Amino acid sequence: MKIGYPCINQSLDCTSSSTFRLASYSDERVEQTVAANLACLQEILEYNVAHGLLFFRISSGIVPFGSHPINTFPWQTRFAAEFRAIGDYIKAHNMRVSLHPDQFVVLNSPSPDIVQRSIAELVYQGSMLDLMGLDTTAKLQIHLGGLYGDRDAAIGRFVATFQTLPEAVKVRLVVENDDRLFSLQDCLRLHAATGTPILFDNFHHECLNHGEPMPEALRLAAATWHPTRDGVLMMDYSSQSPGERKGKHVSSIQEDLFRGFLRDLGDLDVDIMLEVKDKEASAHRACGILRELSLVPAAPEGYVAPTFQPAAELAAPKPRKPRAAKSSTQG
DNA sequence: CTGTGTCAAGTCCGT
DNA sequence: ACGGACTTGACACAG
Repeated sequence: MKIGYPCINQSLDCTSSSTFRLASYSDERVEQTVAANLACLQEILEYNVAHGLLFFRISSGIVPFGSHPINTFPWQTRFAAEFRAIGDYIKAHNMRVSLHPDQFVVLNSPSPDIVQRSIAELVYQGSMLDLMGLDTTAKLQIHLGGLYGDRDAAIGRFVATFQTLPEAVKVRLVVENDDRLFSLQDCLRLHAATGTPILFDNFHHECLNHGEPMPEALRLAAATWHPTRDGVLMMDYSSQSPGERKGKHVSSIQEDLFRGFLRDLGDLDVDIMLEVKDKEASAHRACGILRELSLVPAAPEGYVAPTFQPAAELAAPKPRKPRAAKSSTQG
């Protein structure tokens, strides 16, 4: 079992998703930004290894305008060595990674243009995993898409589009149950038609279900993952933010609920992505609970779990290191 | 330096 | 009709 968090590390003073405005596009800018993003990604992965966090969602924004026609910079060849080195590091430390293309990726849109842009984005994100040399247990996680007033037609369009996808995308694509439109049952229908594994989101399942108890839902989703080709079930874990809109993610993991979830899990092996605001802070706490229960190896000798400020103080903006000057007369 | 309006892209829902 | 939410804020200009 591996624990992870998405995209951003709040303890480090770098971001792997720096970008710039379309209006200020230049090849030079792409080159500089990708170099900085990959350096930061490597730094985050090293932090994760040092803290026993072996699951990570890589930011979709590593390459600015990665699927936009304006971007003709050959980043795939320019950064081939860097991508390969990151992939080697991931494999050497037995880590698992995923990407979550954003809401603009809608494979079942009635608009052919939107579908084509969506495919281009999947090709871009999948190609990063290919350049890293990772196998097909590294996944691209999307939602089923829009409903457009007709569930059967919406699922049917997804299936039809899926058949046209490049093989490299097909083998990495997984579909997540969402909290309003497409339930676990809908995803199971899609799986039956396409073979696409279901990335299970426990919180979305709580928001939208057909009465399946959590342990049963977990097993239904897990059965859609081919053990060697896909790896163990990937899932998103979160819970309701108390007193807020239904579906709002909690800001920090609630340990009693997480322990209860682990009981639902029983002996099922899964990799858990924590979808909470405070990122690695919660991941450390979740990992501590798993160590307690001997579900992950004990921490190395001398390891001291990071401590974090109380939640109230987390709201304050984090002081950031000033940017390095581009040039300086002081050398 | 800090504050803040805006940014490639889609869809649904609450107001 | 429009703003907010969604896996993740960050950029860039005004003051």
